Amino acid sequence: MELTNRKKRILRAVVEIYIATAEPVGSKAVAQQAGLDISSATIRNEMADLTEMGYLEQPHTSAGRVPSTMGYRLYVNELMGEHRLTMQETQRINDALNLKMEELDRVIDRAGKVLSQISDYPVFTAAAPKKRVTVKRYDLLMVEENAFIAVVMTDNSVVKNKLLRMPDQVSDPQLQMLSTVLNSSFVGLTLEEMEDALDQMETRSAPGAFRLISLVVQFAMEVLNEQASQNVHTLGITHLLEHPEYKNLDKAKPLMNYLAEENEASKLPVTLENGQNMNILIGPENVNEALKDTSVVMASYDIGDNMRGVIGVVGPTRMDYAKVTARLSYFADSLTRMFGKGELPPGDAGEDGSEKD
Amino acid sequence: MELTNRKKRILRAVVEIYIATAEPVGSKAVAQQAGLDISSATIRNEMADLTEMGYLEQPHTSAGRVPSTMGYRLYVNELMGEHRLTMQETQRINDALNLKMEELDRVIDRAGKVLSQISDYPVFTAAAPKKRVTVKRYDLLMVEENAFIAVVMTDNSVVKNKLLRMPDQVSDPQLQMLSTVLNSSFVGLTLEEMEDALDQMETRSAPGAFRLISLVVQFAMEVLNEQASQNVHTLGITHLLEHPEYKNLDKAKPLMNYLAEENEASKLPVTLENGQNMNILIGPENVNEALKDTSVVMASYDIGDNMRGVIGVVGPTRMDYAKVTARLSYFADSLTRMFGKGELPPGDAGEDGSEKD
DNA sequence: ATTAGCACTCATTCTCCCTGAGTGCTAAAT
DNA sequence: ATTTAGCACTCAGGGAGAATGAGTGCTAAT
Repeated sequence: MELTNRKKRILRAVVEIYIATAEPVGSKAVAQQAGLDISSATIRNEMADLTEMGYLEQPHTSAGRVPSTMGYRLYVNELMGEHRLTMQETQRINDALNLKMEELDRVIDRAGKVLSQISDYPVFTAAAPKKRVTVKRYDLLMVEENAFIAVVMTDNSVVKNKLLRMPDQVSDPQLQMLSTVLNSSFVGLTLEEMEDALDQMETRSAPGAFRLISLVVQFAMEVLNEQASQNVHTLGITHLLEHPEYKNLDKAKPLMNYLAEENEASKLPVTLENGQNMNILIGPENVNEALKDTSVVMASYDIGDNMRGVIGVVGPTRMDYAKVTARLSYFADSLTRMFGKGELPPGDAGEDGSEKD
Repeated sequence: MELTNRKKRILRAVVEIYIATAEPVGSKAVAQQAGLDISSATIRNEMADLTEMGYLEQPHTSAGRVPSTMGYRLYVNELMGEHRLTMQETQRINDALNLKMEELDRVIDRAGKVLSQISDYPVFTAAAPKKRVTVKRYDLLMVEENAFIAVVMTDNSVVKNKLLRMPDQVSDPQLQMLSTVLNSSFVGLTLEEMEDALDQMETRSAPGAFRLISLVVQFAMEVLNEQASQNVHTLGITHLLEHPEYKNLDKAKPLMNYLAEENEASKLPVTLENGQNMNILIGPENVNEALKDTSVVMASYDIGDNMRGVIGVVGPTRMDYAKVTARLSYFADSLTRMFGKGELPPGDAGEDGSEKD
């Protein structure tokens, strides 16, 4: 059987009505809104064909039709219209992003929150881990005789600090020395290399000096570790409850728990095929059991020259794909514009590389 | 009518059975478990009395009894038995807290998560704002010719840094100068005082120098602002869904939204009367509308010498108060032991005052 | 003072029936 | 050869009663 143009238009109408109403769609409803001047009987025939072809499904004999995964897929790939953002929405997004140049993760968090609000679905964000982060430089600042601040800057311009406290006293010259050693021997190394370097140092250093060094290096290693780990956050989980498919708590609970558990959420499909910067996974296309009846729309954005972040929306398969993709891609573009290219973004108050996590 | 000892024992039994079952409690059930050898008829009489006195309520004529707010109050104040933590539980708590000496807010976050898990209720945490935080010292670290790192340390030992970027070039001596100015004129001031000082400086400084100063001071002000703001987090909201009172979504939604919205949550009753370090608010004792049918159990813990944090559990009025208070007070004590007294906690890797928020 | 017994109440559950949206098929109309 | 009107049929969802049973309050006996 051939998928005529008219069939496509009908399929599109079914998907859109279903997205709007969450109820199986009958032939009459399609006849009214599809815009094609055709009687419901004809549409019934066409819909029967579409069902046979696998694009539609029937929950039970006397009910309307519901798009199948295949139907959604076709809709997303070919039929979906461009959705325009209203002025109000772009305004809202821009407000959220421009508010103030803050730390990267805060901006993303806020972006996620706004995205979740305007889309009414939960949102997850993930900064794709950077493979080889290294420390670019160390600074040590004396505070009291037995405490100092270690400032560590990585090659992706993240700066972190920690107040370190010692049992023994430390003098200013000692700190100078320490700083020299760190900046010569523990710079440009990956996490593993640092570990090795530290081990080696242990054997051929005075124990006192080594304690100091190891204190700072350990902190540096924590920082690198943090940078290397996939850090997935989910926001706005409660939006799920607003959608009829989750009015049954037994449906909602597993998914909510899945999203709420951070370690679980980290299994979200936060990777994108090479080159792709937008991806839609529909229902069973998700590998994970908990996401069986759930669609995930995600987009990537650039951070600096060689990092990528992923931001995505999670919702029922009956999700307003057009709306969501429009918003999502606008977000991703905006974020890329903010963080992509050139080490760090411009901004009145300068930039902040700290506390990225 | 007098509240005899027997009446109290019956009330206690009713509360505990109701806590366990979430169903109105009948005389028969009480007779079985109360341990007093008394027939259900007698208990019926006593329960009738308790109802008249206001400690119990009857949802409808032919239903069992449910504790009233007054009943819970009495239970919590007088009748509630000590609940012992199992070895396993203390172990779990200790694991969570001792894992590694990290930043304060992470430890608290983790503590909250575990508390939420072992109590099955949402948890909120709040570091009570410190009134007068001031900057103790500034450090500036040159990075490139048009970028430097500002490190700000407050008098409550919080250290924050930010990478600042400039349109103009800055020289090392210039930075030195800047640092001197900052450390002499912008130290020991509160947020408002700093604003004033900055205004004054503007009139009588060279514009170029002022831009630099204002950049750093603005950052310092952000840090102070962050310290001064009540920062409430909520964790484990989804646990609500596990309790029968929220199986009706219309009940669950407002509360979940209330807890999820951070600005809303900040209105949580996170204050404790002077001297108190544990407080229970039962149902209507909560001022807030959204918490009308909800109880809040909270405890405070010390951070350093002059800060207090609050950690609390939110749940239905039918909440296992004994269990929750036991866990909560153990947590609060542990946290106090970790962070209380003496500026910062001991720990193998030293301590961290950074990123406290 | 306590308890057994009994009539009564009422939320909950189940059953059965009805309604109406929607279908598929057939026959007429274009 | 399509398209459409008409009609019989299906079946989920909803509402009305009836049955159930947990629980009560009261009375009379212990």
